[in-house]
Amino acid sequence: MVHGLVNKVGIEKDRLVNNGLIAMYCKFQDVANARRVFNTMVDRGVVSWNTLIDGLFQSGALAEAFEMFQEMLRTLRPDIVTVTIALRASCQMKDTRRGRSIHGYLVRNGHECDAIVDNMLIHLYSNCGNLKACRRVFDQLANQGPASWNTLLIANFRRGCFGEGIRLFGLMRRSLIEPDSVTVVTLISACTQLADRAQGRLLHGYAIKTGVVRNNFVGNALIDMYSKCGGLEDALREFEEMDKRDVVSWNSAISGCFVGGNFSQGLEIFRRMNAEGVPPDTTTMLTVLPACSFLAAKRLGKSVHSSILRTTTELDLPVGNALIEMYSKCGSLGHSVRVFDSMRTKDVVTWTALVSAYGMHGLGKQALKAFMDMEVAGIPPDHVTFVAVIYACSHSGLVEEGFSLFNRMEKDYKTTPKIEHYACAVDLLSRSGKLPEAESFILGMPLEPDVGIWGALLSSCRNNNETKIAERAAKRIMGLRSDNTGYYVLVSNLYASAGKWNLVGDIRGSIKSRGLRKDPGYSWIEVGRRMRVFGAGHSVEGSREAYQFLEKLTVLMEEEGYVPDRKLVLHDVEEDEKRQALCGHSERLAIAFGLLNTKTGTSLQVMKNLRVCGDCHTAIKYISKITQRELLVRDANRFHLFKDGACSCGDRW
DNA sequence: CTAGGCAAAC
Repeated sequence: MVHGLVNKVGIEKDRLVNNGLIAMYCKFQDVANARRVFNTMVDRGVVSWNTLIDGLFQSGALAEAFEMFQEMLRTLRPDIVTVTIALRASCQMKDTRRGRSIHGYLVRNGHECDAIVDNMLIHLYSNCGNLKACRRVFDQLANQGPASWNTLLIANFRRGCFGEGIRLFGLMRRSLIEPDSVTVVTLISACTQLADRAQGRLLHGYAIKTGVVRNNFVGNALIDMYSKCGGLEDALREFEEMDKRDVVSWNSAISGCFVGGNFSQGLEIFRRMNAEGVPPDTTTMLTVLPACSFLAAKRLGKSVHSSILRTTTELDLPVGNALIEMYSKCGSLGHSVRVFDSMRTKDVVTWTALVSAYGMHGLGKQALKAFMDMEVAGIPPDHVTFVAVIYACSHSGLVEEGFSLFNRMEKDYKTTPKIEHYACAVDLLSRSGKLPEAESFILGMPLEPDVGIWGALLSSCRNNNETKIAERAAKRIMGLRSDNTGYYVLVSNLYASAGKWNLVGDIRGSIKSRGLRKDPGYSWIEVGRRMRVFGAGHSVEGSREAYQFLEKLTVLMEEEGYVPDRKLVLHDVEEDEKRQALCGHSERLAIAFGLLNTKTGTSLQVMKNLRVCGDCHTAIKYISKITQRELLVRDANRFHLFKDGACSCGDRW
């Protein structure tokens, strides 16, 4: 309308008016009209060129923009604004070549000194990791301000040169330049990376003394530093003391809780954030959704999903990917597929999430189909995709299909198998009972087998009563002296079932003497909008009733033919574990609790942090038959759907 | 009438 008015009034030849029109169209990303105005102009000035070139950059027409820039150089002398625009674009594209040539142009043409341009130059060389060039530019500056020092420090820290960074900070203090809030933030984040809480605390004191604590960047960096250096309490104190929390403060506090495993605390802060009306951003979603996945908190995940739908028009790619994973880990494969179908752009992560979703739910054929569809869609699989698809085959007994994929990784996909892929292959063979094949495969593999490899073999031996191979695997595991106690438990269970109690004792002693602790097993279930946790160290009201109910149930199960496998129950590594054995493994307690506290016929969903043991797997099959309930159990690897006495995993648990 | 630096969360 205004553009039309310009013509009507007869000022369409005015340079300033036309510059204004170009700027306006650029702001609306309407490059075509901006160009049209530019082309009709008879007396273009530097501003006209600058405005259009920047508009092209901002709308992503990079090649066109640089072309225009070259044309401008042939037409008239650029000013410092032109230089800034071109330099920023080169920085963003990490195009050092172009940046260098602009740098050279600046030197040759003797442009006025400009602190911001100087800083962009340091940043340019920092981007390509050229610390020497950074230092050279810095040393030649007419005046080194705080920002130049900061950029130089950051360049060093980003390259991991902490010693040099700290040395430079020493030089900065001896110069007359006072550190500012950016300096403090930079140093705090270096402490975070170095996990140096003591140094971070000193900087906290310094920030208070100089008053920069009130800067949100500083406060947020402190939250991050404390929570990642094992000081969640300090982190949350800082969070509570801030007077104007922004979305990053909230996100930092929430993720700070999650990294240490404090899920309920983190979710409580997320609830407060919503209650206070702070709009969550993409980062909030990418922090909360994985926590929902871990906890299988479907209700919360769904509410996050609906708030995403309410606030955004198009689903962000990483958020969509996180939603697929969330739904599959919450047991809602259907929702995963629906989110997948709704996504307009899909990347390798999207497809891998789908493959892994099918795999977790025991649908190997569907996982393979997704893998092939991915190829048709022109998205090449990566390392993670192969883990997902081979695991999917492994859990569905598709040995040949899985193995042929493993063999084709190198040949057809130019992806060199890593140790985790060899572990998948071992799992594939041994899970279907091909134990001698699995063992010779390990002995012939080109990489040094690690505990994961031998562990995959050993855990399958136990299911197949294959003691000879099991003992060899056990010896290897003990020889590798891993810090992961899960493997020692496997070995200990093997010796216990063979009655070799002295060896069991040895393992227990070695775990203790090395200061390791066994991961306690626990299970959880959501009943009546509340999560209940069962297992050592968790006492829940109602667990006594659950235990009593379980006893009655066991009688019925035995009438149906259930024979408890005492071997598997009674010889665990720690005392609390024995107690747990006596009152039933945590997943059984959680199921019993769910049965008691829900209406007849409703299906239950139970989560466990470790793998379900063989005896529980058998027991739950009986429970599903006797009570005529569908029991969906998520263990560390996958879902088991127990229904009328059978499990969806086909006993490849 | 045009442009711009260094810093925190996934």
